[in-house]
Amino acid sequence: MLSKSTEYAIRALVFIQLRNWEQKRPGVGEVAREIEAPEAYTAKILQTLAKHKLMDSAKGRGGGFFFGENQSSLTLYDVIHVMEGDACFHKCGFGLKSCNDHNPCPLHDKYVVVRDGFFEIAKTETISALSDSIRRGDAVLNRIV
Amino acid sequence: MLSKSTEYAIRALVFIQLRNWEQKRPGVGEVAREIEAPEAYTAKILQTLAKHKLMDSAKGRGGGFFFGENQSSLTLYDVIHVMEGDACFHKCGFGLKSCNDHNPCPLHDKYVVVRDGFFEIAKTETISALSDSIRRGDAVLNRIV
DNA sequence: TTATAAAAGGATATAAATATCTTTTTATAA
DNA sequence: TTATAAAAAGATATTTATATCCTTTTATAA
Repeated sequence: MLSKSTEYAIRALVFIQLRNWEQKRPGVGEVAREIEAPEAYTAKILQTLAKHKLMDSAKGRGGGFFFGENQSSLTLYDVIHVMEGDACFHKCGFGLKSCNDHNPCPLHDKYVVVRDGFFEIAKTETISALSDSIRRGDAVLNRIV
Repeated sequence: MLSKSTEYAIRALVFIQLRNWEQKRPGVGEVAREIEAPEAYTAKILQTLAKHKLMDSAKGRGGGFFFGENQSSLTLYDVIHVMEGDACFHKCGFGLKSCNDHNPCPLHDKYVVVRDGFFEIAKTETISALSDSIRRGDAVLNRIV
């Protein structure tokens, strides 16, 4: 499973994208409220994402978070990689040692299929594609209470 | 990803099974050494597994850990469930809310395939099947240094 | 220019996961 | 029946992830 921080990051980026499409640059408070995460913690996560150039930020009045031109095809892989590294894409899923194609753990062959499937999703899906399916109403970002 | 504790648990159980087949009941020290985990921590994990009846233990001289008659078809799912619950089998993989077949997050359909694949492995694979493939030499438990 | 709004940065706090240590209970062999 | 070997139990420590708070920097509008 992805860490809570990574999940916040993904949800935050999707929300920022949605707002950007409405010509808005949301601030920390607005993002935190929308993704249902603590504000100060959200600030830290957004700071990390901006520092790694996954999206951009503007300080001062009228500032906020937004995507620049070259940040439009950000993949889930990029986000996961920045937030928690990529162990989930190469680690043995059951903690069994010596696990690779040449020297497989007893579950290797089956698990690799699952792990590669996850990798494929992460590499293929982009923040903007997710955002678009939400914008179109095909899916939702938040809990429907 | 599974927690470190869960990984230790799986490796420990496989090792115990292998030793049991040699008519031995390994103790904490032997298990810890084999799975390359801290001894005191290994003790706690084995205690948890025994308390939940995933395997059996004998105190006193000549004691150790072993599988009883009704514990032979222990699945990975059972181990994961006891060690960390089963969130990994039902949670949305990307932290997007409102995620189920009726009210899917944008990734739901793709991710469900991956998650169900993992569930299938966990429900199907047993400690004794893993152990057997190691016994036969088809796979290894430990790092080949 | 100054007041204000906003993110960045740094320091600290809390909770959860991982790890260790000591004492107690239990079983067996001598 | 006693000494010993072993797991169980309980208390504590350390580390990592999650979360909060305060100060600094930066940009803009008045």
